[in-house]
Amino acid sequence: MAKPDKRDEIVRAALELIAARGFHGSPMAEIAKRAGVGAGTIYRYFANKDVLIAELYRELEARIYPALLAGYSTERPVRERFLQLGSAMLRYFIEHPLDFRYLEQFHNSPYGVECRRAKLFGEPGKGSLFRELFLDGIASGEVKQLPLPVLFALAFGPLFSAARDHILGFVRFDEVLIGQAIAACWDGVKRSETLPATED
Amino acid sequence: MAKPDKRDEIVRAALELIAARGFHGSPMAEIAKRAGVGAGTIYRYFANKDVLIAELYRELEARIYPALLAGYSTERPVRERFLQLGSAMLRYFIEHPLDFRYLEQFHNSPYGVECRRAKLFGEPGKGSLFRELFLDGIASGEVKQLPLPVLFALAFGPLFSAARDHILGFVRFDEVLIGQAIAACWDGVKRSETLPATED
DNA sequence: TAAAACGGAATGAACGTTCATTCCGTTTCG
DNA sequence: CGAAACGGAATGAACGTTCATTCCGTTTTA
Repeated sequence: MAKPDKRDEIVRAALELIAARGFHGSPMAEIAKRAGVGAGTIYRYFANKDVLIAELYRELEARIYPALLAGYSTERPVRERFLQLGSAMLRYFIEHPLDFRYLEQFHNSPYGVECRRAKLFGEPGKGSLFRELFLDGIASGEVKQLPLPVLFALAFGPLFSAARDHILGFVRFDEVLIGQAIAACWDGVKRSETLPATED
Repeated sequence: MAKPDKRDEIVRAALELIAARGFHGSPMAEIAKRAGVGAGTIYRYFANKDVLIAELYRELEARIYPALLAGYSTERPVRERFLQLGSAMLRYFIEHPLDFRYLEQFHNSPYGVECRRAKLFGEPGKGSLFRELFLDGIASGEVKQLPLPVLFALAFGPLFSAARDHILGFVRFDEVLIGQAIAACWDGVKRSETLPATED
């Protein structure tokens, strides 16, 4: 069932424009022009702008997920898994700046809040890769005993910040620097050797 | 002195509305209504909306800066300074959620980029507290030898992310957790394995 | 040829900004 | 001293623009 490629063109155009200028700097008319379709055509594929925005987010997630999972195995040690996932994520963002800029916009919109809540508290399965990883790490004593949101902040905060700085040209990440940065994130997350014993 | 308090009312109303609904969800007419002034009155104090937004940012910065510096001394060891500044910042954000939400909006706007560039590369002096701290730390071997933007990412990334999660109710920070979170940030920033000198 | 897809002008709502007018405290005049 | 004149702060209706969405005539498809 070959879906009409107009839809793809609309999605691509929306990604490009919104990544560059934000939701409010991307009128439907301009998305249509860039996609090479009429303004009304968009509404044959998406009920309204909000739906287009949400659907585009879902498509990006579906693209990123496989990139993260390439060569990933829950059998490996926690530290190794963390370094692999983190590096893959930072690498993906750096290689796909449009995707990253879009995700950033999205996360800072009202939608983003719901999305984050789902990531933190949602059912196991989808998107909970890091959650399982952290829970494993806490259980094995390799990761600090902190609330999940704090661990997420320690891991993703620097990651997003670093990706933004790279895309804005404030710093240039190569493979070496990616490794160093993710290793530093791990230093923040991992239980320090000198930590006094805590009762269980 | 005795500046007209209309200006203050406008600034307060703008902060409240924008923190809650973002720049685009805060029409001038509504800011005026909330401030108890006419729509036109705003333009007696601010040339246009952009100026209002920028000025409000500057006012917030001026409020936060003193809170960070309370009891701060460049004479103390790097680690101690980091923990103090970081804790003060996180504490301030948690105690002033409106300020934080506004800053977040601002940083994710085109303005924010210029602002960040200034923080990273600007002249010494204003706002470069953390930059000097990191440079000191690198020089003394206490902090990882990474590009400044990466160190900023490691320190501020988690901090902002944590503050957001607290405000959104995903986690509850108390003094203990603040200390643990900032200590974890330090773990990410501090040079790990090889210690050329030991400080207490 | 009938139906579905399409294009882009039309529509109406929402917004930032302007400006003719009102309001009010101060100064000047008789 | 009281009243009239003054001036700038304040006002909010009105304006022009921008935008998401709709509508309908045209083109493509089956």
